[in-house]
Amino acid sequence: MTSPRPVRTRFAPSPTGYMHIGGMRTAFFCWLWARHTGGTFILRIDDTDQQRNVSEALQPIFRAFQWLGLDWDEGAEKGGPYTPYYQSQRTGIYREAIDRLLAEGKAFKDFDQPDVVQQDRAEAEAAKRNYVNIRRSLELTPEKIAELEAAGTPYVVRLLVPRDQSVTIHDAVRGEVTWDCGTMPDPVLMRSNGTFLYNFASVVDDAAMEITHVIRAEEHLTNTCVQTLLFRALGCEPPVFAHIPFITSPGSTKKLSKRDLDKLRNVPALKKLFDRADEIGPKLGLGDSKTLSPVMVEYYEKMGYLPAGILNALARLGWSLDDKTEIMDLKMIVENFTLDRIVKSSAGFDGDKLQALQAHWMNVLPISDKVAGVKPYLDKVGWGATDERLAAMLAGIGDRLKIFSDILDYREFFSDDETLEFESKPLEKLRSQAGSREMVQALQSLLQDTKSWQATALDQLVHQWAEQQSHKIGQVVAPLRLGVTGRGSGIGLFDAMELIGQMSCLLRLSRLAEKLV
RNA sequence: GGCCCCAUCGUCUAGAGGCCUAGGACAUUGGAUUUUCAGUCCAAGAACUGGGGUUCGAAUCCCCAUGGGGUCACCA
Repeated sequence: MTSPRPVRTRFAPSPTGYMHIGGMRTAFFCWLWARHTGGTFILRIDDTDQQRNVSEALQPIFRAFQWLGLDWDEGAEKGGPYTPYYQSQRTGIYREAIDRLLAEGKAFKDFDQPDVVQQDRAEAEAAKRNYVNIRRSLELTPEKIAELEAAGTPYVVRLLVPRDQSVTIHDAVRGEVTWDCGTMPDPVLMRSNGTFLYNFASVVDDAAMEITHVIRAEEHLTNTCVQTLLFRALGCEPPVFAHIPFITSPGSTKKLSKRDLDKLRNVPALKKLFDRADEIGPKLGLGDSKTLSPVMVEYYEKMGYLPAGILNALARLGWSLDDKTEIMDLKMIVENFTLDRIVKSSAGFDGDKLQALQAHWMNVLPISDKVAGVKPYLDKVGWGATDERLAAMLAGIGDRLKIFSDILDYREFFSDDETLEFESKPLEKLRSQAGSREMVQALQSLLQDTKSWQATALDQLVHQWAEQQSHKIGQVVAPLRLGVTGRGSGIGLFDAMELIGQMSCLLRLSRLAEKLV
């Protein structure tokens, strides 16, 4: 059931002040389908009912698209042949459509006030009967209607649901879905204050903008019946619908929601992401996991993820290429993305898998890009280094750097020798071992005399010395590492020493020796 | 509750009647390698919700049950 028209997809967010990761996945699928088919991707803003500052609430949304590199061909901030792309600016178009439906008898003015409707509904419920509108206003004579209107009686406009019909759609992911219209209330199209409802505005816009494929989350599946009726009433062919599965919290089938942060943070597959935000968020002036949580796209940008990693993970949530391929760059995803390979069941958002994909893309990133990526984090905490030094550092860090902000774990390369702290655990361990002070001092004098301060030479020097003294290398390395880096683990020790430099290493070792009295 | 959707390892998924003693990835566990960590390599454990059909043959088709989810607004 593909349309012969060139593909046009749209994503229509409301100005909520942040971009939800699940919404981003929906947007991504819309974008992918447009790009795969050489079609057009449209960003429309559903701000029909907005009190707040729309422009401000939109910024994080635009930003998320920009960061991920998902561009739109028409829409907000960009314009296009179907302008305006803000629903709040399209009321004239909706008004016109309403008038047409009214004139053609496909919609009606309902003068039943909310309390009456509510009572009808309650009665139906009490009688265990399905509620449908009683349509009293349909019985009104034109004179009576004119009278009511002249008196300023409020009314809503409802679609006159053809109760003898049924609606069948061929959903691109779910297949055939059918509804019986006989049990369906007449949906409100226009409120008594003259504003329009989402279901209506959305259909009018999709029709006007010649959208060919509506790709959206499964929660809208039920809306599709009304919307299809609306397309028909408007005399338009409905687009192809594709209802994609929810993104859920892993292990549950509940929608991933910003409201359940407290529950989410205890989900094992998500815990690390939350913890990381709590750990480094404050250092970077980003707040903590309450304000910057993994359900927001912003989290990933601020924490230093790569668009390639996020996009790869998003693509695998409810879609797969085949039985083996996991690692895919954007080009490959675009080339292979089809609607028929979208999965029907909900997809749990697994932070571990995301992390693994991210680690892969970080690992294949050229050093120069890593240098650039890491710099903003260093700037924020006031740590500095030349590009050259950073490059050497990052080469040494290698695949330990999973996200850019991980650079903050390597304070040994930025810290003053005088203030470098020694981790208490390895320090205590060393204290408990006899002769560790002597060992540190011996190492200090060994390192004092060497002229070639370079990783391979140091490696050789220390190994030879250890052998001479019949120490096991591990016994030597542990205190040395603690002395120069202040930590019990880290990058290759001799690489670290080269980076830190002879003077600093010696100074740090003597500070450690003092602590081992 | 009505209507609608969904149902394979802990998680993401492959699977469109025989290639399935169900494949891959993440995670987990064990081993190897390494000065630590990370990584890499090897290995292990781990699933078709249940019951009826249809068929020579069913994870795959049909029905029922069960479970989960969505939706029933003058929200989007």
